Amino acid sequence: MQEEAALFKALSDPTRLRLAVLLAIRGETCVCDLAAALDEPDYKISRHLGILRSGGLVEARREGAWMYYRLSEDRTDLEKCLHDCLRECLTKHPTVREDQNRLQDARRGAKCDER
Amino acid sequence: MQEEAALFKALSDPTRLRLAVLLAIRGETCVCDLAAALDEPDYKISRHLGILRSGGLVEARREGAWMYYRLSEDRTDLEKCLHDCLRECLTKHPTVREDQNRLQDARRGAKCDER
DNA sequence: ACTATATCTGCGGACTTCTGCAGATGCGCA
DNA sequence: TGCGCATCTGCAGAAGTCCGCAGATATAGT
Repeated sequence: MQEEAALFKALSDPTRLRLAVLLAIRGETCVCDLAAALDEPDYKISRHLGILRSGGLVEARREGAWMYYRLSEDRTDLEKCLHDCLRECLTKHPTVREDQNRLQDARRGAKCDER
Repeated sequence: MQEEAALFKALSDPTRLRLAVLLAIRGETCVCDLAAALDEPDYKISRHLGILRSGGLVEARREGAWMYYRLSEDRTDLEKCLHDCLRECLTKHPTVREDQNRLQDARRGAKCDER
């Protein structure tokens, strides 16, 4: 049960919840874009992504200087259920909308390619 | 977003998660039964129920010396989604099954009435 | 090799969480 | 009023969390 609780704990911080929802909406995204979206310092974003990662919720891929994070495939019913929570219940949250807008603006004239 | 994260935080402790699942399965249950189910001291159960309660996840009703706790009605999509997680993903967890068995045994010859 | 950008990490401090114990409170009954 | 049972709560210690800062590491380009 420890493991199941750990999943909830991973999502129990506002910063991590925002990150997880953004990744659920947008798919693979790099740290600098996420930092711009949340308007938080990059070391903070990096730290929280690390926590999500060690909890098995996200995976990372390096591409040059950039690290792209994405939600990992759900391997249990609970993970699937939680992903649904992110996608279906939280995407319309005002904070998430603001995060998306900031990200949108940041992406104009950004250096990290595509998506 | 703070509030949404708080819901996850409420469920981020193994003891609280077990309690929440049991309440999701059985409905209203008194503290002594829950303590027997989890095989934990009553003050610990009481404390965690208090935390779930102040997070709005459960409600309580006093009946004589006993306090009956139940999951509260879901008032947001997220709460509904999380309740589904409890009911659909966690009820078959081995730990929960053990909790249910212990509760079953404890209920034979119990003083707190019904259910 | 040197620089610039992107990302990560060690440290210290403030704060919160969880736990066990002991005692308080609430309720029903004699 | 006094007893017994169910439940709650104050306290203190151990452990964990979150943060900002400063510096480390990784990569690409010159």
